[in-house]
Amino acid sequence: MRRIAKRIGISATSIYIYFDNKDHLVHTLMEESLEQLAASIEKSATVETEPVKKFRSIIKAYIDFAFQNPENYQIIYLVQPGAMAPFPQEKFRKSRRSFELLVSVIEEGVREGSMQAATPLIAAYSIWAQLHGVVSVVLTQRLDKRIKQDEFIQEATEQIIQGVMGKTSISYGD
Amino acid sequence: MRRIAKRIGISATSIYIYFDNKDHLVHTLMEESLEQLAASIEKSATVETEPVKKFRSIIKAYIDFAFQNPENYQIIYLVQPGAMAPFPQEKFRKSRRSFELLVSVIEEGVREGSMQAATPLIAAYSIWAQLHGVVSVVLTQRLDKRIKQDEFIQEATEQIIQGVMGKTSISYGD
Amino acid sequence: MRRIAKRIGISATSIYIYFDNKDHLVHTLMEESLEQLAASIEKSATVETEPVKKFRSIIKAYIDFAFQNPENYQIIYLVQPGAMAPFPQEKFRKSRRSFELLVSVIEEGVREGSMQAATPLIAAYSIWAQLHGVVSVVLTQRLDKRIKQDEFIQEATEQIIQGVMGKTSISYGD
Amino acid sequence: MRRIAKRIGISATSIYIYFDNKDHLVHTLMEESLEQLAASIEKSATVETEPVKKFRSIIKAYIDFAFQNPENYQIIYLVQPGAMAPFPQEKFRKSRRSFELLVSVIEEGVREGSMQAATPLIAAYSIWAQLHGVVSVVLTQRLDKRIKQDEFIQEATEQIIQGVMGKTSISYGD
DNA sequence: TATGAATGAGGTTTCATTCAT
DNA sequence: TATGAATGAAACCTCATTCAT
Repeated sequence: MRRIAKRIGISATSIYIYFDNKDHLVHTLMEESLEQLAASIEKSATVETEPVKKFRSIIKAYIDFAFQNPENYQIIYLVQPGAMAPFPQEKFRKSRRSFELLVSVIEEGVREGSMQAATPLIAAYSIWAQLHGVVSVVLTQRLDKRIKQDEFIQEATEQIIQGVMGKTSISYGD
Repeated sequence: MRRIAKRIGISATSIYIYFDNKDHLVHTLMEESLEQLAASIEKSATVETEPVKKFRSIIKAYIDFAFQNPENYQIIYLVQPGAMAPFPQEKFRKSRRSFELLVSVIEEGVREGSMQAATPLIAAYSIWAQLHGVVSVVLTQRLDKRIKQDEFIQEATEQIIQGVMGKTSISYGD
Repeated sequence: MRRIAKRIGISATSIYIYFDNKDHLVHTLMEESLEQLAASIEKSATVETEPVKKFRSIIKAYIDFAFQNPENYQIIYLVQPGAMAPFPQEKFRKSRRSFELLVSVIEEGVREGSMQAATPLIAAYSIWAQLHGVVSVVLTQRLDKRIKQDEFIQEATEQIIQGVMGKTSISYGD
Repeated sequence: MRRIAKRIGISATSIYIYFDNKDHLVHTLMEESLEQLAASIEKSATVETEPVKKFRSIIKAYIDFAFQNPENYQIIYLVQPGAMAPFPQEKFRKSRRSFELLVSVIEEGVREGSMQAATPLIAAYSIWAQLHGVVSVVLTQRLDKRIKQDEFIQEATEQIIQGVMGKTSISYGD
């Protein structure tokens, strides 16, 4: 709290004018960040119509959000659960909406034969988990110094995409 | 420290007989865990000779280690960096050895045409990042309750493998 | 301060328009309450002329004030001394006036033989202390649940009165 | 906490070695004090056999305890309830034992005709409340400076005793 | 080797009070 | 007159660490 306060140039006490306590503060930040991420994803999905392109677009939106707003991303996913009151489930609802988007895109892709997935819901969660892995490895600076961040993200993303594309050929165009 | 001490049935003070401070303790635990993980991976790689099977074997070893030793896994990868002195780079060396194993398996796979990877080193890091994503999503209990943990891990693993297998057909055998 | 302000529907800041600080506020409230109590007692004493009845009347006034204005009573007597600047002695003057009334009633009672008191001043203080004890035990909710508040007050009051009535018979008239 | 710690010459932190929190500390002090008070009263009651003398003895024990251990007394009765977790009812049990003693003494007194009380239980509570009033007025320094503390206590005590002695003559012997 | 006692630094939070408007 | 924003001091409490034995 004191550190946060100092960072934004106010006294630690002043935080309590706007937030009841630390949990409330963090939850609010989480909520806002989640909303931004969701908005970013949903917007990206409206641009394209073709499932595969839509899919790529969503993935790009996720990755871009993470690296353009690293602090927001960390608040959402890198706050140790258990160190605070659990984030109210219902507030995840909004993020779930954008998640269902990913599920439906995969369903479409499977239907038209461009994608492979035994269970779209699980596939979507898996995609998300993999993306999270890629992002968090970079953000927590666990990446080998020999590797350029951009190249890593580029190739990793393609691998993740390729994971649901089955026998189709890869198109490296972005 | 007190909690750790109580858990292993000694006094908090006694920890300082064996470790200089908390960082030292955690680093040691990290080192040990890392060594176990590496050993587990290396052992798994000796069983198989064919690249793809070796690859699967390594991935299975990683996943198995994570879920059979969740505390060790968390010590390695889920300790907030910045909350403590950085883990000495040189101690990662040992883990790198098992990492190079993964790189060379991918290189072999690419050479024999069973795998696709622009840069095996990056591909290996990407694989690792994705695996980490899958593991951490489960360990931090962020998985949707509708999804069975085992199914998720199974499908996600296949997706990750498929990500480097290109046009080859998937073999769901485990 | 914030709580007080909210209770009366103004901002905490506004209190400082009327009062220098918390001590000033509390002292003012004490003064007002003290005045009310004094007024209540003095008024009660004018109704009767006979010492014993006057005496009873004063005691009843004290008790009634306490239970009809518990917050005022608490402000006067239950504010932890030492937690604030001492209440200026001179402001007790007004309350002393009504106190002297009690003293003189006892003097009268002693003179006419209906009361017993080695030193009327001390007897008066003692009466007051006992009444305070009875009131504060009830207000701080230390009374046994088996005992009805009204009965307790009734009997305790009679006991206190009886304490200065010596060999005279008790008249339970109220 | 800091003040308490400084007073006994240890750091504030050290208190938490022996007590879970402030409530625990205060409750423990209350319990000990209550026990002392109870012991003191019970011991005093064993000396005498005659009800009136026993009665006087108990009252003296209460008063003596209060002024010989003012801090213990204050912990028991002058700690603002509501400022902390309520003192566990069951711990009052011990104090109640010594309270029942007072009740039974009054019952005896009433039986042999030396005392008057409509309801011994209530009379006992009333006695206690009055004693508490006398003690707290002195301890909170609300006594008029013209009055000597000892005389006040002496006369007040007699008044309280007289309150249950009805038509009997007063014996000023102590 | 082992530990109970002790502590300083720092954590979150409350409170009376002030400042700027 | 009135207030929202802000704050320093201090409250209770936790934690990693040290001291004395």
